[in-house]
Parts: sequence; C-alpha cells; structure tokens
Amino acid sequence: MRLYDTLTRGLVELPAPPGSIRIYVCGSTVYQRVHVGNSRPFVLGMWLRSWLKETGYDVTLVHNITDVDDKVYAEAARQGIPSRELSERATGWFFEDTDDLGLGRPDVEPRATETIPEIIEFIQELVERDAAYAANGDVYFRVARFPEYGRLSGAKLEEMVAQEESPIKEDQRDFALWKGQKSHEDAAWESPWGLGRPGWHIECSAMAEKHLGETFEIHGGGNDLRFPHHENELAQSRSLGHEFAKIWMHNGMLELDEAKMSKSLGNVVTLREVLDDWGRETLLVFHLTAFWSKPIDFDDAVMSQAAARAESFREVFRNPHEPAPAGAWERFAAALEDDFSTPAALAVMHEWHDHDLLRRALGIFGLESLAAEEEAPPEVVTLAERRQSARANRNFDEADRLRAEIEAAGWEARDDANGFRLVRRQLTSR
RNA sequence: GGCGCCGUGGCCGAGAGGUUAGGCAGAGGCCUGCAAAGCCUCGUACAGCGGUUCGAGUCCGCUCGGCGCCUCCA
Repeated sequence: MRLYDTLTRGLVELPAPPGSIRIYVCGSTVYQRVHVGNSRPFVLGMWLRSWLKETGYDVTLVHNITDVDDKVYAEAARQGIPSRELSERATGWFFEDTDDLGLGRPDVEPRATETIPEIIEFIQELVERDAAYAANGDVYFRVARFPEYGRLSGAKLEEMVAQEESPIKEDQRDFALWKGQKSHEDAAWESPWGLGRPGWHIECSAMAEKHLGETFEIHGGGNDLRFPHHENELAQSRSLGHEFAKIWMHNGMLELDEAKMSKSLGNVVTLREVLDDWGRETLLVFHLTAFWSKPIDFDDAVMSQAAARAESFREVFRNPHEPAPAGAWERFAAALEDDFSTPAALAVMHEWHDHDLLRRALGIFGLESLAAEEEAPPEVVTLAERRQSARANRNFDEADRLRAEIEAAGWEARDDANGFRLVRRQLTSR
C-alpha cells in the first residue's frame, strides 16, 4: 500500500504485511462539542486501521485528546467554571459523539493532562541537549538549532517571522514547550521550572512516543496542523534523535458552505447536529465519497447525495444476490491500496450485486448496518394488510389512501407477486 | 507577500498522450390498478489562452479563479 506523505511530497510504500503499523492521529482540543470537520481525521484513522488489519497488519491507533490549552482556560473562564470541569465535560461529549459514529474506539486515547510526567521528561532532555532553554518559568525550543525546521511546511527558516512577540525569547521564532502559570489559569502542574503547563506542541510528541515509541509509521491530522503544530512536533522529536513519524498524512478541510464559511461561531455545524439530522450512515458515506487529502464542501446537497448512495446500497440487499465476477474484490482493494482512495473503492462497490462481498466491504467502513433490513412495526404491517385486501377488492382509492398512511409512518409498500413488502423510507433530504 | 493544494458534464468524483469510469440527480421507455424496485435508452465535460505533438483533461508556459497555512484551529 502506498500513501501520500507531506514531508517528502510523494507516495510512500508501506512495508508489505505482515508487520505492525503504528498510527498517531492528532485529535481535538476539548472545550465545546466538536464539529463535523473534526470527524474527518477520526474517521480516516479508524478506517485506515480497519483496512490495514484486513490486509494483514497488526495495527495500533493512538488518537489523543488535548485537554489543556488556552482555549480551555478561556472558555471555562467565560462560563465561570473550573477549566478541569469544562475539559472533562467536553471530553465526555467527544466520546459520546464519536461513539455514535459506530466505528469503535482507537486503541489508545491519551489525554495531555495524563501525560505530564512524560512531557516534563521530554522537555528536560531537550534542555540538556541545548535544544531548549528555560527563561522566567517558561521553556522554549531553539528553532535556529534545528536546521531541518520548515521542511514539513515548506517554510524557510530565514523567512519565518515572530510567532508572538516576547522579550523573554532568545529568538522570536522560538516556541514554548512549557508555560509558567498565569494568574487567570486555574490548572497547573509542578515542574523543574515551577508551576505551569505544557506548551502547544510538546504534548503530541510526548504522547505519540509514550504509546508508539520513538519511531512509528503514520502521523495523521488536519492539514491546518502542518504548521506550526506538526512542524514543531517533528523538531522536538528529531532534536532528541528520534525518527518520529515516517509518513505524514494531512487530511483536507471540510468547507462549511451555508453562510460563506465565515469564522463566526454560528457557522460551525457540530458533529452532534449532523448525526441527529442525517444519521451516521449518511455521514460515513459522505466521508467515503471524498478523497481524504482533498478539501470537500459540506452542505445539504452533498449530504442528500450521500444519503441516496447509502440507500442504493440498502437496495442491493433487498434485491437478489448475484455473485460478483472474479477479481471484483481485488479491484476494490487496489483502490484502497492506492493512497486509500475511498471514492474509487466506492465506485467499485456500487457495481456489485454480490451480498457477501458488499457486506464485507461495507464492514471495513463500519457500514455493515446498511445490509440489515429493518422490520416494520405491527401497526404498519396492519395498514399494509388492509391495503392488500382493498386492492384485492379493486378498491383502489382506499388502497392509495392506505399507501399514503404507510408513507406517513415512514414506510413504503412495494407490491410483488407474493403480496407486499415493506421498506423503510430513508431520509434523503433535510 | 511567502509556502502548499486545486480547478473534469446539474452534483460528487475516476482517468494521467490516442477506446464508455462509476455513482447521484434528470429525461424517455418496458413493467405496474397506482407505485416502488429492476431493466433498456439518453449527457460528449475537462477554467481560459498559447505551445509541444500525427494526436492533449492527460506534457510545457502564461492568465484567471478557488482553498489551506503563515496566529488557536482536524
């Protein structure tokens, strides 16, 4: 299998199975309900693990939760509650919402606040190696000491500008590894530099290495994390002589249409809302239609189409099974092996009338539920039976009235040689 | 301004020098009391302008347009 790697800007071949593949995915900062866009790296990680297992690898997927950050302090202060209370509640939401995706859980879901000792140790080593320095209760990474800095994002070290003006920093490009406690911050940890908390990027280096080791195969996350987040992670870990991630997979952004994707708060669609409005299957099919590294628009039209696709898969299971021609699975696999092209794999799946093969393919994406036919409730069955007798008596007005009633209940009556069949009418628009 | 990604038919998306991608939507037909499903038929698209070539969505150049990052962000 080959995957596009941001660092080398090309396709990188994975060692052939069997073997182990370790994946680290940058998760979200928890201070409010996550939005649909946040589901992309999560879903991609889960699917990748699923496919790699299918093809014979031993996979470990780590997906972190950032529960200490400026945003957490700020939002907690706004609500007038302790920051730990907010981050714990928001972590709960995150679990709830991602659970409802129905993809299971990553193997490890570490939280920054549970990794403080490792983070401190990491920073100490950087200081010992002169890659970092303490100043005024803070600790900063010496960007100039890491010649490869900028390689991941394509930025030139000389052209980099100050991230945030600070008289304490030796070089304005340096970034914080540890930040001394500020008066408005209600959560802090003991460290060799006094009370404080981890900087923005060190947590990921520490968590990834704690759970996967100094070297691992894949590092995922949103494209917006390339710089500075991932650039800094790479710098921290490589400065300790660790190889760190071999492949960097950056997923494209979801573009929220509607109100012109303004940054105003009202414009964000939460994962919860999408799950409630469209259901998990439609959301997952939507993710399937898009190529993981490319941006994709999120709007009702696109979701309606995803819903229609989901419905067309359900239809396959209502129709007779027809064995797929030889090589069908191989074509499906080839699509995924080629940079995990789910749109291409989807196209192959749509050609199948083979129940077994389709169920197996859908299963990889957590969509086996599309193969299960829902049982109609007794009252709907009664309506259908009454309609049948009306039809038998050629009382078609009554039959049509009953059809409408059945539809109002969310079902569709289909007549066939043996009588009728009830099919759940799925939402295909909002 | 810098770095990077991208522009394919109504929509989502394949294709990577020379034959139909596929799906969804739409139109017509068969079937049906009416439907649904199914089956059949129908789209000649590749941002624009030049260039290379016997031949270009597919290679080169330019232009236009969109997006991400450069500040917290999946």
